[in-house]
Amino acid sequence: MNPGTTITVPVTAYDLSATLASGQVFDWEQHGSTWSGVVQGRWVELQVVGDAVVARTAAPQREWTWLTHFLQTGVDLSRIIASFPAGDRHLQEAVRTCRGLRLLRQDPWECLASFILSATKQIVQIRQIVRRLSERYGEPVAAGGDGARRFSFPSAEQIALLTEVELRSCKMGFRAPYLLGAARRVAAGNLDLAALGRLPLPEARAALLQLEGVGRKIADCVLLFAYDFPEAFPVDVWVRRVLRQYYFPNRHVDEAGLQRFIHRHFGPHAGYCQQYLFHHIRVVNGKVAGRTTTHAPNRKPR
DNA sequence: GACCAGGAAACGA
DNA sequence: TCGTTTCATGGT
Repeated sequence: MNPGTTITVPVTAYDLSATLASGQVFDWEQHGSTWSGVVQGRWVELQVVGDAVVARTAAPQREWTWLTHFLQTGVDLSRIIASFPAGDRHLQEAVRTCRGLRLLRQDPWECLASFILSATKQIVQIRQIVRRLSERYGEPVAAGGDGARRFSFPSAEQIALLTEVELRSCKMGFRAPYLLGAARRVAAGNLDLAALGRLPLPEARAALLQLEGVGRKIADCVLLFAYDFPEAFPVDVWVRRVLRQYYFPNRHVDEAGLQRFIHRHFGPHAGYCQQYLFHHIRVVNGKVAGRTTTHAPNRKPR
């Protein structure tokens, strides 16, 4: 058996399960306390041991910045949480529930494509679509251990060569033409994803919004999960629901008012606040393993 | 079997 | 400008 190589990355307060199961990424597998997935074409298995993340790859590695960048292990989480609005008891409750939850830094294309596929889909279904797409049209990746075959997420160039029918065979439905259109624009060089990171937030967002099938929510997911835009704040149905419930009980707020509140209230790391709120709701509703084990039905919180 | 999902676009008033 | 409908699919 090829032992590959391992590295131990010192980091405090890193909850791999919360992070990898919080709806940022969709193709990670848990077996016991370890998680495995593909980062930049490399299979990797992760485990938290004490105050460190231990990583094992199938192939020897010359350097590991591809992984530390993805995991954002250099980020001082306590400093970020200290920037959260102190008097916000809802957010503080979420911080207690989800301690160690982190934001990852994903590949922009994989992130954009994944969230184009996420529209009105449950996270379990997004996982299935992403998995099918990778298995059929991605590149096989040497994986360690369990003998399971893994595949990289297909590049924009790979997807741009496919047909809408082929994409629909991955069960993505009406999202197929959106994904195909985005892939073709990126592959043709009409949208430079690497350059977006050098723009101010509003301009980067505007560039993403030009894509068919990409609205404010999906654009903000990409800006937050794939770039250094910590104030991006994706508002999905669940987050909108709790924002109204927590901060505007029995009071009408339109979308613009909600956005103004978000910008004013949550501060420089609003995106982190959002991820804590989002994951907290999912834990409370039994969507994902957390400190409490509930089996709440699939209905909205009161 | 109804309801809904990490939405967005097209449509109608 | 704002509410409503449509889109495809499957988990619960």
